[in-house]
Amino acid sequence: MAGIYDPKTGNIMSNEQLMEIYQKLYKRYGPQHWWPGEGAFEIMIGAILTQNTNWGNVEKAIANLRSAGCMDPASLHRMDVSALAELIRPAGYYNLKAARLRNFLSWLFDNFDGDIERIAGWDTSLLRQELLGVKGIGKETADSILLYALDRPVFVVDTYTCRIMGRHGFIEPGADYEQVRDLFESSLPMDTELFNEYHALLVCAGKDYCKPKPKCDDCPLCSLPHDIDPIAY
DNA sequence: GACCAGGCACATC
DNA sequence: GATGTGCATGGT
Repeated sequence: MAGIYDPKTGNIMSNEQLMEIYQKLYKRYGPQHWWPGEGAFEIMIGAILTQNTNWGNVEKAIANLRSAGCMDPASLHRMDVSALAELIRPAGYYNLKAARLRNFLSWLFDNFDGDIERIAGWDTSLLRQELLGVKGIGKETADSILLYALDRPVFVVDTYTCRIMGRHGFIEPGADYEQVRDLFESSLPMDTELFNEYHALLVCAGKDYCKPKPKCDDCPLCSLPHDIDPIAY
């Protein structure tokens, strides 16, 4: 699939439109400076903690980990899972996420001896497959780690991406994760910085105007097709 | 009090 | 393959 699906005609729209959307969002919201937080390892941890959770809650959990002096691979790896769960409690689903962090850390130590510098030599698609093999790391989390922690040109698709693109009719109803990712990756230059900013802008725009219960006043993209049933997204 | 937030795995049909 | 459910805190 290359280009943008037009539900009115069933045709694929021009790739340039995807850059136009980016430019409109950038003009409205400006640079987002993602990922919030410091360092590749912290970004990886944040990517797991932020699953289906408000970022503000994740920040509290990260602050707890920092205060406890364990925001590093070795410390987290040897920490008791129940102690870890207690520290990340503010992020929600804390038992689940503690187990997921453990799984990730086991992977990190099994493959790289806990040294994230050693990841650099791995091919991106192989790395993605390996990350997806870790229980608790799905597509969005894997891609967030690849893009924001490891600077790989992978487009991150999330709820906001699907909601915004869906409501404006740029993706087919029911389009799955890989279809949406492929749309962006095949239509845009494989540019890490662009992918970084684009995804962050979609999240920003989603929070701003594209709520689950639609209220599209002052929507920055309203000059674009906008006649899709928003409830479906 | 209801709704929402930068998912994922698993059960069931 | 599609759909439903559990997981949980904290802000609006």
